[in-house]
Amino acid sequence: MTEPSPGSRPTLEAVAEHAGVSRATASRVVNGGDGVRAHLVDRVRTAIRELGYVPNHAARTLVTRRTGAVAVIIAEPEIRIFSDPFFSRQVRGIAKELTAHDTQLVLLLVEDRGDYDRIERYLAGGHVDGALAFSLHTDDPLPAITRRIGMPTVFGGRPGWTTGTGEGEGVAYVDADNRGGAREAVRYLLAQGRRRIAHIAGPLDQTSAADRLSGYRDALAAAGPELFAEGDFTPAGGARAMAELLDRDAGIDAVFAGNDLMATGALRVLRESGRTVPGDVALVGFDDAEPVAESADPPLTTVRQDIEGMGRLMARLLMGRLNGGPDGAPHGRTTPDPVITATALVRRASA
Amino acid sequence: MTEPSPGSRPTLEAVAEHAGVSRATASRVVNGGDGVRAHLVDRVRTAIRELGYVPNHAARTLVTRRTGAVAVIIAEPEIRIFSDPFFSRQVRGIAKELTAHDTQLVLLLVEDRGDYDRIERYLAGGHVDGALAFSLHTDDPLPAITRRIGMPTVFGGRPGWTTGTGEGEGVAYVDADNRGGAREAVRYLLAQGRRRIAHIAGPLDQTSAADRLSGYRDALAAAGPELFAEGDFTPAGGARAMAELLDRDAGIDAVFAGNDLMATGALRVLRESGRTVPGDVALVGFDDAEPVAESADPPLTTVRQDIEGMGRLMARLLMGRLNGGPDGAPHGRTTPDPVITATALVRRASA
DNA sequence: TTGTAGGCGTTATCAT
DNA sequence: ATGATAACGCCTACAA
Repeated sequence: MTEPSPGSRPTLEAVAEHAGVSRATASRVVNGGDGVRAHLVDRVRTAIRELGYVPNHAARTLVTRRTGAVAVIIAEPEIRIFSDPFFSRQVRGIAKELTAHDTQLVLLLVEDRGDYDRIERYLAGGHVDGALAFSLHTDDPLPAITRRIGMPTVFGGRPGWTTGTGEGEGVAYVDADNRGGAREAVRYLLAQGRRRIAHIAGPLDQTSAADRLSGYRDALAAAGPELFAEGDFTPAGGARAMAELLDRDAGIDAVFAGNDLMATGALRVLRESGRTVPGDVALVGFDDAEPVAESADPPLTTVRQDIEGMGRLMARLLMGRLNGGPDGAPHGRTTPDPVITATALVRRASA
Repeated sequence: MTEPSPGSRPTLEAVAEHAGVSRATASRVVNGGDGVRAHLVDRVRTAIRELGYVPNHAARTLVTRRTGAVAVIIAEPEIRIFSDPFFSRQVRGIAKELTAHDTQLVLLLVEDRGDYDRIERYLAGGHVDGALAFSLHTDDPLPAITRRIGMPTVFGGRPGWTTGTGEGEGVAYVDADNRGGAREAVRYLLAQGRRRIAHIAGPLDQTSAADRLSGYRDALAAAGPELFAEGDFTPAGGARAMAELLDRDAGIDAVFAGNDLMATGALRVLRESGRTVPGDVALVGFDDAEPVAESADPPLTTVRQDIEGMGRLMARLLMGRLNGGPDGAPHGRTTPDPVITATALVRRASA
């Protein structure tokens, strides 16, 4: 049980000495061993094993200027992170892809506005090579920050700047086809013969919510007047919005909810009001959230988006910028490349 | 819009020159400014601001041997991380506490057995000052790893070693009073006059599941023969276990489920079998999981544990070892301090 | 193919 | 109170 003398781990110097070579040769072996005679490679490898050598990260970063780590920034002060599977799914996708690239994930949670200072310092401090951020709200300061300090960043979801300012230059992001998916959902309801279709929107300061509302409007344009209430992506918010809508028009025969969580809230209110689903009112959600949609009663017809896939894509895009990238330009000053992923309507029992 | 020359950020050297002082003085100011004349402090501060200086993390770590970061290791290969709010809650608690200590959180997800190598390298590479790990299974290699490389670590949930080996020396962990909570739940059911009480256990290779089973047995000891089936902490697993139990004994009049998610699965099966809850069968869960327990139909009576609080506690314990700790002993070779947090029965409608 | 030596940006020790 | 200067552990020209 030879514990490596606690506190001070062996250095490359020690390995070199142990193997009877120079630091340079030892270093070469550690980094792949190209151009070193097999003979010596073996000796060094053995030394590494015997000493339990592990390269010191800080020292390596100091000279290579690469940390091998990426920040994942979740800008969601609300309780949503707990209850909405969306986040864990996306993080999971990101984690998988990063691991495949031997890159570490540093999680940065934004609680309140003041945290942005801390985050800017962190990002600028060279802790990470790049950043991944999602769940941004309108006028979120993050895009400006990453741009100012020249940190390669990929956003999850279309960032929502106040339109007009030319800020959106060359911003990379991955988003689902929120508008198209919403359109499909509403068209489906229309095709079923529904005529009084209401929409429960998410918080409209998030582009995903705004885009789904746009899709709803697209599809409804010809077919009738719009009718929607704003929720907050939670079941409780969905319930509130549903009650409000029923209040405004008792003749609603279909509802398109901005996400599955709000749909479950709507479901409860609908049932409590004595209406059947989908008999009296058809209901379509959005997300195809993991246990939620399938285990709802009745199971939700919903617009599926491949959340984990989006996470993976975000990571892949970022890795591309960091490594191969068109050039090593620190700004990632390359062509803007939003990537929009397809959605698909999943038919279950609620519509 | 003077972008700081992209790629190369200003160094302490630049700040010193700009302020007309030495690097040493500049450094002192950066680190609080004790023992530097106010006069110079100002000059340096101004230089820092004007240049947009941010200390280089790698360089600092190299000399201080402190990273200001902590690893959070989630050893859960299954899909659970998605659907079980448990994880996000605990991470949230941890994140809050770490932020308060100006410490970063590095998330390490364990997907399969092979990942442990990667994690050991990461931990040994000096990326982090300490580690937080939870959701360990029996014979998880993690405790051995962190001990071997001398990494201060706090576990979430009692680590489950094969009993007998003297491994559990001085291990710090935070856990809910699983056994006591389970005991209370079952006693409550007995007090309600229930006589045929079944238990749906979690995966018994996790100590939380095993401890809850023990609590069930404690309470039941005198009152009747035990009857339990093993689930997997998911709704589907709960449903399967419930069906199996009903199959074995149709006269069950109460069920204590190892967590709320399994309770919802049991609820479905119970309803499908024509039984009412709590009329025919009383049901108690565990966790008081955020939307799950309250929004179940009927809302679940359950054993509450303060998950976020446990997360905060874990982080606080670790910070204690890293900073003030009895001494700076790299091993944290101090008294073992498991901390067991209380649980509380929350009465709702299901029992 | 291998070794020598310089430097990455900080902190910390020692004079001054 | 301030300023040289030596580490910290590693990579990488460059020289041999």
